[in-house]
Amino acid sequence: MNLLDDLNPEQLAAVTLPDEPALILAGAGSGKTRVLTTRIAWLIQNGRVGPAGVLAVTFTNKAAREMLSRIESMLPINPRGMWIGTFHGLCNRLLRAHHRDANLPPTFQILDVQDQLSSIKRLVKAGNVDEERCPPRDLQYFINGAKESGQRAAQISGAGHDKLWVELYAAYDAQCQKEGSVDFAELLLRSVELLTRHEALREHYQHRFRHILVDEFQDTNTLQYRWLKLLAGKSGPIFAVGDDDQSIYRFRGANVGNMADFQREYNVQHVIKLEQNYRSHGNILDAANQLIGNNTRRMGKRLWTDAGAGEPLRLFEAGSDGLEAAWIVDEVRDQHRQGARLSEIAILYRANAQSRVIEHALFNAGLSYRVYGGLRFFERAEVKHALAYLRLIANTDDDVSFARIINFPARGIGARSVEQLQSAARAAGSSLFAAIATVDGRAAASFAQFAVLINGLRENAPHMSLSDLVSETLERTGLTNHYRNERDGADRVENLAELVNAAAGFVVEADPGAPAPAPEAGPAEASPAMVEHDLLHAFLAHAALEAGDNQASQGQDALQLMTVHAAKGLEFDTVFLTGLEEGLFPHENSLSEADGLEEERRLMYVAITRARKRLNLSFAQSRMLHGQTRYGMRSRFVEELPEKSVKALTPRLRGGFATAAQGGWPAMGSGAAPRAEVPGAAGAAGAADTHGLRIGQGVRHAKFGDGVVVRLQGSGNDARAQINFGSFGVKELLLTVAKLQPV
DNA sequence: GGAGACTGCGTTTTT
DNA sequence: CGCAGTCTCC
Repeated sequence: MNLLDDLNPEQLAAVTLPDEPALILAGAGSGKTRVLTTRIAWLIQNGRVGPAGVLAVTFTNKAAREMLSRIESMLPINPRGMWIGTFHGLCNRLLRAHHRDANLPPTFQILDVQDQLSSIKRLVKAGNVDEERCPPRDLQYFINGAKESGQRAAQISGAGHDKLWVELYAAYDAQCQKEGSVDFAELLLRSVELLTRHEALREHYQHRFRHILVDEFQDTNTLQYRWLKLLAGKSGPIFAVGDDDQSIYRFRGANVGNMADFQREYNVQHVIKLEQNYRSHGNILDAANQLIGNNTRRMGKRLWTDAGAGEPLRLFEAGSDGLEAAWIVDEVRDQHRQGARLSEIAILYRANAQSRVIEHALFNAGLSYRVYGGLRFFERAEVKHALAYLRLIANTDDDVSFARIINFPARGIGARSVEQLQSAARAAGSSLFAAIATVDGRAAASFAQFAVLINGLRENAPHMSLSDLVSETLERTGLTNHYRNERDGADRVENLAELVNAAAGFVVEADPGAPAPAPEAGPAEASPAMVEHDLLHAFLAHAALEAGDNQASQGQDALQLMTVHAAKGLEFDTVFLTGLEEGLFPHENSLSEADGLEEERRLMYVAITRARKRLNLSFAQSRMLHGQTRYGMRSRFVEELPEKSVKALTPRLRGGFATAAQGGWPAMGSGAAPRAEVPGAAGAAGAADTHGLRIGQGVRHAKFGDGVVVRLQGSGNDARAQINFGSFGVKELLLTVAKLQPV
């Protein structure tokens, strides 16, 4: 079968573009991955490029794997010569190959978010910095933000309060350098600096990579785009695939502007729009199109389908979040009875906190479900402890790991002793591990014993298989025993056993990429801190870069619960989109940010376009959030859907509502919090003079439009009501004055 | 050193 | 409300 069979004209055009910079605007469900992979296969099949000349980059390991396996199925070649991976994975590869030029030890460790935070905490403590003035989390955010915009501490002009932060940024980098560790943003920045500085290397790769393909281009940040440009060179053929309407990661640095910049900087001649959707029925697409049409800054795109209109969207108004969940349970049961697989049904929500109520209802109904998001395998505490031991074995300079396990399992080394060790290390300019020999406090013996333990493992390590080394480490450090003796430790013991399995099954993919011009630096001296065990080093990098699955109870047919963000790129026959309330979706916090509402709308667009056949929308009059019951109005996004595509399952209890673009769902906690009555029950304060109003009732105000009664208090001339006017916020009105009409 | 009380906080998240 | 992180006391 020909590669190009069954492609539509636009897909075909994209796949067979000449070797020029190109931008593909690929709408949801338009066959984006297919175009990307077929493009690569076509280029190779037609001899336009060899596998080694291809670089394809994605954001997630999952997407990279998917791409690889699809290419494998299309071509009878071993795709290992290609550089296909995540930005971070490819940077890791680059830096390992050129560690000397990048000024890194050959076995540098990768810090994940937690590691980075504890590293920063250590730094802040050591520097006697007031943690109030400099919360480690904020500093972490600051450092990552700076790195992602390509700035080193020296390049930031820090004045006043910022000065301390900039200093700490510099100190953090120095600490990482000393310990031989690299955080996620550093992988990118270091690579960019390497390529910028090292002309021969840059030219080597620019010559090598004849085709650079980028997935989800709208999600790239400034630094990632710079990285691409360095590898591509002036005219390099970058094949960028993206969808500005699905840009939902601005909050973590993604810059949609890269699409326009790319178009301009490379004078892109070919912008191809993929607008035919192969996923959803017409009503669903109509809803998506109409909704996203409310955004102003778009590149412009309109999805269409050959499929029929299908069923209308269904809209359900629930009295409370609990009732919303109960409705979902009923609907799911119906569908299940009619033969739908649970795994083809997704329940989506804006924020993770919303899942609890739904989980509760599903659990009681005996419906199996799987929640995405949450701790993943390599992020679990017990696994991280085990990895910390392995990392210390691999490299005794790794202070992050040292600090994590020096007293875990407990071996009588308290905080004071560790502090002593830390100042000793600082004074000597050595690692914590090396400083052990210099301390003579009361914990000296414990420290020495720890050193013996680690050194013993280090001596044996080079002669052991990886899995033997892991299991030996787990036993000799007492880690497994520690959890065996813990009441609820069974799961953790199991995870540790799983780690041994993972080690046993770990094979390093040899790096076939012709690595680079000969380095000009002197001989690489292996630091005595490093243990020789290539597989171990590769395994540790793998663990950091690929955190593994969440709780994968795969194989079982289960409902899929996740945030809308997590659902991006996925599709389901049936989707329940829940919590469509002002303040929640769009989220109140987004309204104060520039472009915040539009990003929320894009998020809604992503949510809608996940559904193939059935899309159920729901919202609740009241919702328990942060321990308080909040009364919300239905989301403006519901109003933005085409009426003819939406079927309301519940009578409209309240009239239309205010559409002002400002305001939101102000925290009602300020002042008096409404009590948690069920809407429709009698008013709150016992003696309240209600003027015929009830909590949860809809009312209309001349100026503020429609709202919901949130609280009633006082009586006589002092009778007041708090009313949530959606985008106008919550107002407290005197009932003797305000002209309120029930609706 | 560790269990239990106490405080504060609470979008979205991959690598 | 539910949690994570900190503090206190044994």
